Amino acid sequence: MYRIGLFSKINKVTVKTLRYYDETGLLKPAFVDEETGYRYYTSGQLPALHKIIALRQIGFSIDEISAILNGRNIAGIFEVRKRELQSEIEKNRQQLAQITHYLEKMKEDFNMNYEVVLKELPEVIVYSKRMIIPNYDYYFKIIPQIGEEVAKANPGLKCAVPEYCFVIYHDGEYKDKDIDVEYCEAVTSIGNDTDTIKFKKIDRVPTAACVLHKGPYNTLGNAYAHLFKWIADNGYTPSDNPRESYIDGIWNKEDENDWLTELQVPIMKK
Amino acid sequence: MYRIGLFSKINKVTVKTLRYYDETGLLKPAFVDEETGYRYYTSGQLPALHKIIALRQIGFSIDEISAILNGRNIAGIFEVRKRELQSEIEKNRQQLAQITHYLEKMKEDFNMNYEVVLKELPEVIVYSKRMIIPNYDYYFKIIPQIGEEVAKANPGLKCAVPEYCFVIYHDGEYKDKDIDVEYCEAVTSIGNDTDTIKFKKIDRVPTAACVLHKGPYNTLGNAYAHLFKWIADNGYTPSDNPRESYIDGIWNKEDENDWLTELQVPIMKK
DNA sequence: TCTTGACTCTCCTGTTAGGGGAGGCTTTAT
DNA sequence: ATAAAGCCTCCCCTAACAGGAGAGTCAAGA
Repeated sequence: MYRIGLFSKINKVTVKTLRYYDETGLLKPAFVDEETGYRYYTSGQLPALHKIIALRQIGFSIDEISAILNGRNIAGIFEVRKRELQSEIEKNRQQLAQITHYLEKMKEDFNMNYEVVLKELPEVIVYSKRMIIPNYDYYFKIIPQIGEEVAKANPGLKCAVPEYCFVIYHDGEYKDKDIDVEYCEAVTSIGNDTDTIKFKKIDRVPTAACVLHKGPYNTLGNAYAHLFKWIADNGYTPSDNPRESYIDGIWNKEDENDWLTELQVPIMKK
Repeated sequence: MYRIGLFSKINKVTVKTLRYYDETGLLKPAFVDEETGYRYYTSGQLPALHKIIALRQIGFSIDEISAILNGRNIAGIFEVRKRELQSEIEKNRQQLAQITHYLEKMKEDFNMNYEVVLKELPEVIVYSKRMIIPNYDYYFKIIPQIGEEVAKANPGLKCAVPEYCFVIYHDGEYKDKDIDVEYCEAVTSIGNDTDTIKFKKIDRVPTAACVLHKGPYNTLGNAYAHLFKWIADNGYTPSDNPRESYIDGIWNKEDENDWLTELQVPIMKK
């Protein structure tokens, strides 16, 4: 019969841990003195404790260990933990790739302006107009016209909240003239098409790499460069055309430097 | 000015999270209505939130993110996190190796008797007698004699608590006759040597792989086999001679099946 | 103008596997 | 006998939120 302190030393666990295992029922002492409350353990309990420690070292939770000790579906629990571990490793590997990427970037220029975030893009209903435009200036001139045209055909049409207004670049590469773009605005339901403006559903994108760009549009190239480098550095590859989502711009901010744009590139693992 | 629900949707975080960031000071709303307590955010806060989310995805804690946002020693924090990640990955890899090992074992025989545990063996003072013995039976006959001899030369000598009594096998390989063993018993202080019995300090072992064996000694071979396979499977290699520590035996248990022995093999990473 | 439903607020509890410490009893050693 | 060490229970703490209760607020439709 060992008292708790001695028993704890034999297997290098703390007294607190043994008391916790008593409390949770994982390992109850062989005998408890009713009067003093002292816990007494026997050497016969060493294998049980040993087993518990071994399972904890593999990273099982107390509940899982209970189940294992009770002999319930051991192989299943092990398989689950195995998959858990594999996905943890994968996650850590990705985080490591990101850190490495940033550390590298920081050597070049210390202001790390672009932080990349992964998110899901939900399914949306939009009205859209695809067109080839000669240059960027033109593009901003015709947006109001599109709004008017669609409003005429659809009185009472409502934009989605939060507002989501973006263009999709259909050219695979960067161009600064004759750009094949599709202007989209998210709405709450499908409405009446016009000659050039079509309503449609856009599928959800499971994973997109996104950066926020603050400032005028002529420096967007930088943000794109950074984003695509990140995608490559982190073992992804673009799976669809990029979107450019306009959050703040000429319509609500005077100063170019306050304009806010989000670049969203659907990606998948390489 | 967005209310919290809308602002949360834009960047795919929960309302709870935003409130928590407010509480911790990581991201305070641009404006709070004194009367109603409603939080209002602006689009100018999107970059800040975006940055926070990006850093969270890399696995930084809230405190670390605060420090990073305040521009304190960014590269240092990144380096620390990088090393953290690398050691996490290493840990996961080891756990995975153990799981895989057990899953494999379980296919062979479903009763997984031997759970391997890693622990440190602290420095101990022992009296020891090294000898070549013809067989195991002989060995157990002379242990009482050793005890007597050392007691005669050292009246008042005290054994360590918890008791730690073991042999070291000096043959690299398994033998069942003419075995080179060293019998050791841990004591509290160095005493007087006799002709054949020497006191000495045994260095601490940083990592040892251990299994508990329950039952008679003739099945110890099994336990050894299992332990050495585990060591190999998990990318370790023995760094010293194995110890066999006797916990329960003929001196306190009638039934052979209750005997308890721990095998301890010092190991290092390959 | 009223109502209804969607939003938001604060406050409380719960999550893991124990750690730290206070205040009080018990055992062991001198 | 006394002191030191060991043990007990009880309470609070962790990180980053999630869930829910109960109450107040906002915007739109009747």
